[in-house]
Amino acid sequence: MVVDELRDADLDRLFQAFADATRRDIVTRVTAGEYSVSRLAEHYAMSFAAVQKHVAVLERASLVTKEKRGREQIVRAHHDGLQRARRLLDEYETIWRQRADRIADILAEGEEAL
Amino acid sequence: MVVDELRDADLDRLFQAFADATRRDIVTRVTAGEYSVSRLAEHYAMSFAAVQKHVAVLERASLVTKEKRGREQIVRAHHDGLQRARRLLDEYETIWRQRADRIADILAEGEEAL
DNA sequence: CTCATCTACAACCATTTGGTTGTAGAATAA
DNA sequence: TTATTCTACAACCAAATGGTTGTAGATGAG
Repeated sequence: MVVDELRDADLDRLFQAFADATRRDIVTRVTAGEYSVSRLAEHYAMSFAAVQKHVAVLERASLVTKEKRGREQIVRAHHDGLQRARRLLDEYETIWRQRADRIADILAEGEEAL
Repeated sequence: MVVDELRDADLDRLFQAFADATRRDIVTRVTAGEYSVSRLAEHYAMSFAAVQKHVAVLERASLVTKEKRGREQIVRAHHDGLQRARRLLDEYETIWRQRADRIADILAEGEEAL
C-alpha cells in the first residue's frame, strides 16, 4: 500500500541527506552563514570533490540551494526541507502521544471499575 | 572537528533508519499498535527476512524495541529515538530562525539609518 | 509426538554510497 | 596573456544497503 510514491522518494532523500555527520555539519554551517563550496571543503578531512558530492546530496534533498556568484558557488540553507522533516516527526510523535493517552484512559477506566 | 563521534554514529543510524519508506511505515504501524514481525511482514511485498532486517535497522537506531512473547517477537515503538531526531531538527530550526531574526534586525537598522 | 508457525541467521547478489584521482572549463588576479 | 582559483564531472574502488533463498531452532496446536 504505497500511498504516495513521490512523497516517499522525497522523504527518502531528505532523511538520507541527514544520515551523514559531514552533511549535518554542512547544514549547520550554511544555516549560520554563507559558504562557497571550497570554503566548506576547508573544514573537512576529505577531498573537494567529496564535499561537492555531499552538497549535491543536500541539494537533491532540497535542504540547501546553490547560487553562482562570480566563480564561486554559494551554498545556502533551504528552510522548507527542514520544516518538512520536522513536520513528519511531529506527526509520528502526535500519533504516539495519542496512543499513550489512550492507554492512560484505559488505565483510568480500570481504576474506576475497581 | 568531530564534536562527538558516538552521538554522530547514533544520529547516522537514526536518520538512516528513517530513510526508507517501508521502515517509516513500520514505525507508523507499531506506533499505533502491537505487531509481531510476521504480522508486519504481511503488509509488504517482500520476504519475511527483508522485513526482519528492516526491524533490525529500526532496533539498532533505538526507534523500536522487540519483546519475546511465546514464539512471537512483538515490535513496539521506542519514543526516545523519535524525540532525539525531533530535537536535532528543532536545533537546526532555532539556529535558522536566529539567523533570520538577525537579518531582520540588520534590515531594521538600515531603515533607521535612512 | 508431529506438524505448522515464528524467528534467526548465513550466503549470495545487484545497486547505491562515500570516498578517491584526474581532466577540463570558467572566472579572477597579476 | 598567463597563472591561479573555483567548480563540474567522469571513472574508478571498497563497503554498505536492500533484497533474495535456504537452513535450522523454538514454540504452540492437534
